[in-house]
Amino acid sequence: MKQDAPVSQTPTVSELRRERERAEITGRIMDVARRMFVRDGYEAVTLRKIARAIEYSPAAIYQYFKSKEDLVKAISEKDQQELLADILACMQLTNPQERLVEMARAYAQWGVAHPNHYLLQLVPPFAWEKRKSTPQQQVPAPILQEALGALYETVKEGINLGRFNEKYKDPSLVAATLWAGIHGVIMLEITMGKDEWARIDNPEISFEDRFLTLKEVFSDGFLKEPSPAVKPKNRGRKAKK
Amino acid sequence: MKQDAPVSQTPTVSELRRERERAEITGRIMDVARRMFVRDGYEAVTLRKIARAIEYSPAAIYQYFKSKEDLVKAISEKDQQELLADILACMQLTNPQERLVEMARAYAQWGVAHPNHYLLQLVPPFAWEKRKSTPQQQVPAPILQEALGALYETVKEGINLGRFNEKYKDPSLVAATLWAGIHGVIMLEITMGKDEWARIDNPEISFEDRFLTLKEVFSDGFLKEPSPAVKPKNRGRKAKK
DNA sequence: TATACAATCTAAACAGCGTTCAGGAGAATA
DNA sequence: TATTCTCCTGAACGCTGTTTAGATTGTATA
Repeated sequence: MKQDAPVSQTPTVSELRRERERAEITGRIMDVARRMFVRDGYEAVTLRKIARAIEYSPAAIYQYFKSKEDLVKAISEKDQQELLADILACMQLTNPQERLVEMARAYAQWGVAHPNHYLLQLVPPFAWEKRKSTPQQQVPAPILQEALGALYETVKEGINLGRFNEKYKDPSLVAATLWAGIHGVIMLEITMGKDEWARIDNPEISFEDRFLTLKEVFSDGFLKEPSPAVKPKNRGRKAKK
Repeated sequence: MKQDAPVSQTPTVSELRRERERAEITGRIMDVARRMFVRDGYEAVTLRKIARAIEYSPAAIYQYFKSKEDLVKAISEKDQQELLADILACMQLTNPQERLVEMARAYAQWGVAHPNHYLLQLVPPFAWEKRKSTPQQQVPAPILQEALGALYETVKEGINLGRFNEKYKDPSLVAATLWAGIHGVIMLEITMGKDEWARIDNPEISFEDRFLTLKEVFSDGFLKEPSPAVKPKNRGRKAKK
């Protein structure tokens, strides 16, 4: 029976210690799992392997995470704080165009540096999440949503400042398209960056090349002709042999 | 003048029949599996379920496919012939720009119409293929490689005809970037097309909108200013203020 | 016709998976 | 001291892909 209400605030000294120990173990599980996950991919991460690594029984993990999916999600979300910080840092730039480029660069760099996390966040809802009978509405990672919001705000600002070609009026649509383009470059790099056939007949092509090409074409396509004074005469763009 | 060789080719009547029956069963397995796969996703396709559907024991399938992965690959490749046909059909168009647009459209339409196959082909090498100790070099789907080749040839032709902005000299790089952009739009639609949050603050945005926006910005960015005679009036607002 | 043969399918099992559950050890509380 | 609570384990459940031994069967050869 419940004897009294003080359940809410009694930070007993031992309660605090327990809470701290719990957080410690939770962190250790996540660290071990993350290392496996990043190195071997989603399929290879096994609760039994994790348990063996932390010298617990498999069942013990269920006291800290309610499922394997839950654990992986927790890892992924934690790591993405870093991405979000990079993106939000770009918001300090006053020039919207410049800000867009830097945001894209931060996003792309994080993506290729954390391919497994990137795939986990962007692809899985469809690909490897077990779909039960209820095709539940997908809840976005708050991080992703916030990053997307920053992109949207920047595009909106650019449009309001008249930097975009007049035919692009809807910041949502422009932001979504920009996102899609960068997403494509990242996905291609992640899933087949190692395959030389994807480079067609120029084995020298790098991720940076593709990113810069996309940046160039998006700039030229989306933005208004720059005021003549600003544009440098950078014609001799290097192309690979 | 050997009228019949000892063992090498004797298309016995019963041998022919067996071969035909074999192909028939192989086809039935693939059909059943495809239906499940398209409806429920990769994870939900179970050899036991397939076996139950064709009224065989699970082990029987191993006489026709050497593994589950093998079966799914066979299905995917077969279906992609259709995509390849659509893309190659575009090669009849003489105008390279127009051809690029139609190829992109065919590719995109196939992708959103066959999301599971699309993901299976583009994402899995990294995502759900079990990686053993040997990180084997990925062998591309011949179909994909051929489609990519067609794209490459078209871009090359366009560059040679002087249709592209001079700063884009490498057809491989241009083709890869075009591909990446379209890939991104498709992936976004497949993995989160149903999620309204991905539409940011305009719930009306459709896949077609994003595709057309990408087409527009790629045209404006990659292609040279069209020859004055061809271009309609649309360029009225060139001078900025 | 009888025999050897090859193909085909099945039942059973194996090792692995995520997950659940009854219970035990030990600390915190009463 | 007695009771409660938290943490952890061993064992099990039901599932997975895959392998193996054996039964069945229809064909080709002696």
